[in-house]
Amino acid sequence: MSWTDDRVELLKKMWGEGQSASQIAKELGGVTRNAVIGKVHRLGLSNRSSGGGAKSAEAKPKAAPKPKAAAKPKAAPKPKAEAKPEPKPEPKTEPAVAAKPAQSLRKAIIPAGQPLPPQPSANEISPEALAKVNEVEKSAKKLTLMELTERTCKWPVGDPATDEFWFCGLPVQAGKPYCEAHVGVAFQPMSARRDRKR
DNA sequence: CCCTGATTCGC
DNA sequence: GCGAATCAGG
Repeated sequence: MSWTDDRVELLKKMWGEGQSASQIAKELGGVTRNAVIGKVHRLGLSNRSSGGGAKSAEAKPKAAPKPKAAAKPKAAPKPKAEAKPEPKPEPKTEPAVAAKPAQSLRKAIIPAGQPLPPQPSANEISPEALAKVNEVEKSAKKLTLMELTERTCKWPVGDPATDEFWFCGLPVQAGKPYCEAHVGVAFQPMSARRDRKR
């Protein structure tokens, strides 16, 4: 496949929309995400931020050459001095209430005797995020506590005192404890991103 | 492990 | 110009 004008256009469009390279590649077909990224760079639109301000120039010493043609010794000096005494704290707790529908959210249920925490005025989770969560819960893997791994979403669903309780279990993304959808409601950015900078 | 983009360099 | 291999990071 070659980069026809057509395909380049689509590439630009999708990249501009913030689509990931892999998704673009998938859409285009016949190319890998590497090809897409390579093209993006060649087109000079690697950086999605506009050139308004000076970008924090990163020092790229990259002193390590890559002699692949010559040889591939792969010395791999791995000290591996890592003994991580991880107490493994249990997953965060609080978020369960956030998963409720927006309506319930509005007037959060206050357990008797529990003082109402300072009502955060900005306590609105984007409806989109909530919808996302609802969808996700339908396809959740419904894992039990023991089935949770390092890369399964640890978002609790349901009441632990019931048999209607499970963990989301969907694949997490980046080191986070939750899947994409649940990350969205777990912690609020602080203000919904309303502006589409472009 | 999954994913992301960034860079290099033989072709 | 192209993109696989690799790097670097979440």
